[in-house]
Amino acid sequence: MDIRTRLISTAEQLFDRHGFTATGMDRLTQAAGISSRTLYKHVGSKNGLMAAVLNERDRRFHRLVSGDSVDALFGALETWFAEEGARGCLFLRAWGETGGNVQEIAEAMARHKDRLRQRIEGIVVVEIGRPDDELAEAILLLFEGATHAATYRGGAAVDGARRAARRLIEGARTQGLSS
Amino acid sequence: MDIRTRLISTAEQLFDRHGFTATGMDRLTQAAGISSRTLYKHVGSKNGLMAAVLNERDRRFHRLVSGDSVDALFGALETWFAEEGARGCLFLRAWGETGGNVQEIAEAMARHKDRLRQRIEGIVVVEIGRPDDELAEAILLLFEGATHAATYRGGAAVDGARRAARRLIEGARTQGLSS
DNA sequence: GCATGTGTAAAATGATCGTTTTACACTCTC
DNA sequence: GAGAGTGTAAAACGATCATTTTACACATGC
Repeated sequence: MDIRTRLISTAEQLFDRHGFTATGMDRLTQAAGISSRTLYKHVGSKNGLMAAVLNERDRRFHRLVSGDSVDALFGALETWFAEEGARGCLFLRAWGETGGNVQEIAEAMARHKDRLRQRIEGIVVVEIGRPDDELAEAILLLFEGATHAATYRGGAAVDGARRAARRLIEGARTQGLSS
Repeated sequence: MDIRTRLISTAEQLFDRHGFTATGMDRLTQAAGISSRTLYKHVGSKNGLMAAVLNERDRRFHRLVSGDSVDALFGALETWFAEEGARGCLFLRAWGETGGNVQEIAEAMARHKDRLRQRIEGIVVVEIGRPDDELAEAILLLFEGATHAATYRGGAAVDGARRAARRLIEGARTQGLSS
């Protein structure tokens, strides 16, 4: 496995499990099996590593969430949590731990959330045949809610979000027919 | 103002704005205008301070969220964000930064989320005249979603959550009439 | 009038932080 | 076979971390 890939994926695990600030560079280099000199050659700084982790996670996330239905969307979330556990949105956590003051991290967060919103807008069009901002916003909120509520409610959160999304879609469909 | 109250409220602001781990004890004592000796006499440790902040925030939160309707619930959230800004759930953030390994913090988080769930179950009974676990779960998810999505979508997140909750309640009401 | 309690200021504790440096080994390629 | 590139190990950097200690000031109540 490529050295940079290994570094970023072990860093992602440690950051996710123990927090960003709480994870020191010694722990990172030791877990990745590389020297600190190599780490800094590759990512420049700890903030650079954090941003690289987030951008890689964003790619991975959108590879997984590639279906065209709400069932696929929340199914992907369920799979994600089953494999990696649920500890809240890593982008928001990074943003919060850095007080929103680190540009590369704030940008990675904003980019990720923009793409998520676009993904959901696409799903809405497939589900009800037309764009619907209010419905897309609701599904985004349910997705965000499930992501965080799953940390203390487990799989029930994802189930509940999927069911609520289905009901809202059903409502939007019949509303579209009657008007 | 009482010295302990002042300490906890300034600590809450600093933790919320800059993150828990990133906020050092020197900064805390300086901002609160007390010596480090006094701080440790009052809260024992940094983890103790974090737990005290969370428990005080929980009290304040439930004082604000005391209405009996979804409009009151999301109205309270709107007020909260307008006054203090939206940076995600401080309980989940504390839990995440400590890797879930600090007992007093994990307990404060669990207690807060339990109370929130009970609050919402009560609102559901008032709104539709009977308990409804699925509806309560959905509103909890919308609330959690709005709390976090407000960090990057602002007030639109709270609006969207309130509207979606209203639609789900309307659906549950007519369902109750037809069955 | 002397403990007791509660506060301050400031230094010291030892550990850990992110980052850089020094010195050295291996493998390519021209 | 010299030089460039990429890696390691390990020490050093100065700063900052959470916490404790020392020394002192000002109340309170018995």
